[in-house]
Amino acid sequence: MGRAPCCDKANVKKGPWSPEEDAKLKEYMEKHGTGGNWIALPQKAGLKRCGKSCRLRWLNYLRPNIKHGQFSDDEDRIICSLFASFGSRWSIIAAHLPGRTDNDIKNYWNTKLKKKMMLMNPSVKGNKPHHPQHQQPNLLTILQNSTPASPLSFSDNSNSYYHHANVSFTGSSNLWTGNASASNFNFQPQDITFMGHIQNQPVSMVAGEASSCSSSDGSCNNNQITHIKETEFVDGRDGTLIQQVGGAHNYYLNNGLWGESLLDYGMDEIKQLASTDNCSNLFFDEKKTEERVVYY
DNA sequence: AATTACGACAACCGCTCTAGT
DNA sequence: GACTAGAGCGGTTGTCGTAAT
Repeated sequence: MGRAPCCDKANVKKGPWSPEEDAKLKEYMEKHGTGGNWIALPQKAGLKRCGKSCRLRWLNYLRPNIKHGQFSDDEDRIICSLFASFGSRWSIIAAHLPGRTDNDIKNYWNTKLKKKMMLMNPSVKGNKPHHPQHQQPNLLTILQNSTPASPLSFSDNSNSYYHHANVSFTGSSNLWTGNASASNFNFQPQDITFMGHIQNQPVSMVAGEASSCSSSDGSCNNNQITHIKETEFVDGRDGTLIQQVGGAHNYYLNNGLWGESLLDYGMDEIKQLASTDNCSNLFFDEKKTEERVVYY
């Protein structure tokens, strides 16, 4: 048995909204609001429209402070950055762009921005998130020619590589909107690929091409890297490696929790670490005991 | 001038999520 | 916990204007 339709399809008008309909909806909304019920609204407002249609029309076109027209370069950058992190989560992306709707951004991406990016990087395809498994090396190198804009800001514009020290993840986080806190990360702004929060500041982790890299033992493959510029991301959603840095500190995600491989810590040190405030909910990944992966 | 192709954007559809019962 | 209705979301389609042929 299918679900009952939200309205009587035979008796609702479809297609473009007329100025009269717009005026009716706007007037009603300004006087009464939705009343918490979009389905009942059209009848009350004297509109022969589906409630969902009214909602969409209001949210995407009629409500106050909607920005129409060209997207700025800054907005382009933000969309690209967020798309790289969130994929086609248009509502999340829209939340970062005041006055823009998810529909607007979606259309803009599909008609313009995607093509623009494909021109600059032919590996960019479809609406897959910039998930490690679908790595699109250089995806955001289109940002190279500009200084990073909010929300991706970096104070360190040097060529520093990653320095590990006192990396502490607190609480829980998830892959794309993590609230992990950490310190002593140095990034090159143009290498943005992964956005999270560090010390309450939105930042992005770094991924380069990872095509040539070295490890401490002199071997070289795509999973062994020395410098942050050469970070390799692989799938993190099932607890596998998302970031490997310097061979010693590998970061993992599992069910929204950050994990860190602590190869250069002894078990006692790890236990001690587990007892600190920074590591609530710490647990070992049993599948990765050989790597001593802990999740916070 | 007529037709076709294309781009931009509005709107729809169907699904999932969520809150209420 | 199961069920239901409504809200919200993302993918897709429809419509319209304009440029190209």
